[in-house]
Amino acid sequence: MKKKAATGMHGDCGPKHLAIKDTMELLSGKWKIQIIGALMRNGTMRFMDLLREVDGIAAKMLSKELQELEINELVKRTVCDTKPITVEYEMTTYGRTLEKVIAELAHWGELHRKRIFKKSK
Amino acid sequence: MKKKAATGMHGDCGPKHLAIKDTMELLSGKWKIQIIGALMRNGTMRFMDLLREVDGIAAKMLSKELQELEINELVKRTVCDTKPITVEYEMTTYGRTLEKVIAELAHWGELHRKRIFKKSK
DNA sequence: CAGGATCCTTTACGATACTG
DNA sequence: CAGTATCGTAAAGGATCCTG
Repeated sequence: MKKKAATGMHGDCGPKHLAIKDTMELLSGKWKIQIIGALMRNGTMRFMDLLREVDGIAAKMLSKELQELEINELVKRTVCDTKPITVEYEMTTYGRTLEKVIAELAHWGELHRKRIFKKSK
Repeated sequence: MKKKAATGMHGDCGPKHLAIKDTMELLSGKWKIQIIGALMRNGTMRFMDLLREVDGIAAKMLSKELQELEINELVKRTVCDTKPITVEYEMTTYGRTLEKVIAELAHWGELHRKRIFKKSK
């Protein structure tokens, strides 16, 4: 079964709402943002490097998430012709356009933490 | 069991990453953004109004999502003393600070749709 | 090394019925 | 009207083993 990029083409026409949903689905889940973050900080990384840096992730998950990111052209996958082959991943320039979005998420999140912490004492 | 606002205090200190996660968790799921969108567009709405406007949502879900939004101070809940009681919901001014974040999500999502559609023909 | 296959657990979500 | 309770399904995520 062929996989497709995230662009939910359901008949109903909520205009902006679908675009938001696309972005959210791309970034949702337990690992996507951590993987993107690691790649943005470190540049090119091998599968193993990611497996170590992303903390608790299992190989299966990492593999699956990277495929999604690749399909959506956020990440470039390069197979290196070494003895046991290695694979390198890096953000595409397109993928880096997410930086603004993520920065906004981080900024609001920090405000929110401050606000909620203050209330709880 | 008392519910708490979304501020994942796990021991590990990924600094920005936790803030991002908070924001994502708050907006994730099938309904949150649609509910927020409806309230932002329409101002004050009763439970029933939301039930109709948010399309396929079930009362249980709507109720649960609204509670989360209320706990995080994004939405204000007001019980009206009518015959069968009614309840009104509206965005708090704090909740409206999400507008920028959501706008960013929408903007990037639209770029992404154009990009992915173009490739598929 | 990079990942696919299999199996299992957990969480999200949904349908229906009921109450103040 | 505005929910809560109960139950059931589907999807996300995790553990382990296997292969080129």
